[in-house]
Parts: sequence; structure tokens; C-alpha cells
Amino acid sequence: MFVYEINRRQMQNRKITDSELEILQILWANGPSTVRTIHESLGTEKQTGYTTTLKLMQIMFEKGLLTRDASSRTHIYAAAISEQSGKQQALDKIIDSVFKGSPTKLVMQALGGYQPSTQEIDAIKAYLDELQKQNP
Amino acid sequence: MFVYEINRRQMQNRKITDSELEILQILWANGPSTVRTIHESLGTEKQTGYTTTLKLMQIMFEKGLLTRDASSRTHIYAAAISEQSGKQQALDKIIDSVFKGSPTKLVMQALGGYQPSTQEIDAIKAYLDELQKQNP
DNA sequence: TTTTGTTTACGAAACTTTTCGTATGTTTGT
DNA sequence: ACAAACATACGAAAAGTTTCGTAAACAAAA
Repeated sequence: MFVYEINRRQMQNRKITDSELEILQILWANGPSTVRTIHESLGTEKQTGYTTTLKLMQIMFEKGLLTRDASSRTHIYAAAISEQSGKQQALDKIIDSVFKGSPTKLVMQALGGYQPSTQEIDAIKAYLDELQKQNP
Repeated sequence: MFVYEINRRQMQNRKITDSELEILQILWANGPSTVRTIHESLGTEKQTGYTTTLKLMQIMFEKGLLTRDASSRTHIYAAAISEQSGKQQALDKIIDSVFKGSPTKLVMQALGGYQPSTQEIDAIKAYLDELQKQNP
């Protein structure tokens, strides 16, 4: 039986840190996980101890970034926000702060800075056609 | 006579913070400026004192993010990195951390999350055509 | 049962970023 | 000349993030 706790006493307006984003990403990719699993997924690059990961996830729970099932001794954590909205949030922030609120500007810069391949360009064009069809 | 100081003893690998990015942005928009000017540009939103802005810019100078002309009492600061590369840096970071290194993924998410207008779509398409011409 | 290992909770150190107060010197206006 | 305003430098408090050590509870193994 799963009983996901949700912490509603969130310290709201603190932004998501890079370490937190790393953990969210693993949860998005693998689904609900234990601290141990997450810690091992971080493993190679990060040289930090287990309790560090634990503490971080506890704090994220307090912030409302994660929920957790504490019905068994080994808690199982899940991302409280969807991959979609998490990524969009990250984008929004940069669009707002760096690209004067214009997603188009960001897209241009991203494309200009990277020399996408012909295949990629075609993929994006196809996607644009899709959008245009939906939005006449 | 302008004599821009450049601090070469940079603490390298610290990343650019949000506050720092705000200041860079103003410098990119307005060109070299005094601390007072920057502080007033930040003005309305930020409720922080003048010396806070000063200190921030001094630290940015130490980090090598800004250069400055100290030939007159009122120093004049300039961004040490170009608008282009600063914005690209910001983008790189998020592409790397959130979009598995794929700029195309970021572009898709940005476009999908925003319902761009027909004009914007056309502008992006035109831009893609440009890229495709250069890259046969 | 006793030992060994795993898990959470928690406090606090270490580090970074943001903020400000104060000292000191320069410029400006009266 | 003198006061008021302004500029830099600097130390340090305040706030936030990351890290770890240790204690307590439980589980598994010997």
C-alpha cells in the first residue's frame, strides 16, 4: 500500500538549484526511487556521501519538490512536478531573464549557436508545420 | 583616456549567478556604465542598497566577469564577455543539464510550450532556411 | 543472540551568495 | 572654507546551499 506524503508547508519562492535538478532528472527518467538508487545514479561524477543525497532529498521534500511514500522503512520518493512542467519552468526562467520574454529569440540563439544538421532542421520545420496547422 | 583594468586572477569555475546575470544584461543593453547607473536600472524591483550593487560588481570584476576603467574616481564598468557568448553560455548550461545535450529538444520544448504566432513561426522558418543554405 | 549493515533524522560545519554598515577620501554647492 | 553628497574599499552579518558525522531504529546475517 502506497501512501505518498505531500508537504504543503512549502517555502515557496526559492528556486530549484542545480543539485536539485539533477535529482529531479533521475526521478523523471526512472520513476519513483529510493535514496540509495538515486545516490547510485549520481554516483560516478559526484563524490559525495550517501547522507548528503539523503539530506538533499529531505530538503526537497520540505520544499515540496518531492513527495514520498513513507509506509515502509525505506522511503520511496517521487518528483512532485512533471518532467514537462519542470523543463518548461527551467526554460521560462531563462526566457524571462535573458531573452526579454521572447521564446523566439531563444530559439534563434539556440539554433544559431549550434549549427544543427539538415535532419534536425527538417525535424524542426515539420514540427513548426504541425503547430501552424493547429493554429490557423 | 580609458584604461580598462582586467583582473586575470580569476576564480574560474564558479558559475554566473542570477544577480550577476541581471547586471550583465544591463551592461549589454546600455554599454559601459557606472555603479550608480546600474543600481538605478535595477531600481524598481530590487530593494537593495547602493553598496550591495557596488560589492556585487566588485566581485564580478574579481571573477573576471567585468572589466573597469578606474582612471577617474567614478569607475566605469563593462561586461567582459559578449552578449552573444553570455547568452549562449546560459543556454548551453540548460541544454546540457535538462535537454540531454540536444539543442533541438530545447527548441521543440520552447516552441511547444508557447504557441508561437504565425508570424513567429514564419520568422523561425526563414531563419532555418538561412541555416540550411549555409550548410548544404 | 550478538554483530553487522542499512535507513532515517538531525545538527552543524563549510562554502557561496547577498546584503549592509562604516571608514575614508573626493567632489560639489553654498 | 565648510558642509553635504557621492564614490570606493572592506569587513562582516545574514541567508542559502552542500556536505558530512553521529545517533537511533530496524533488519539481516552469523
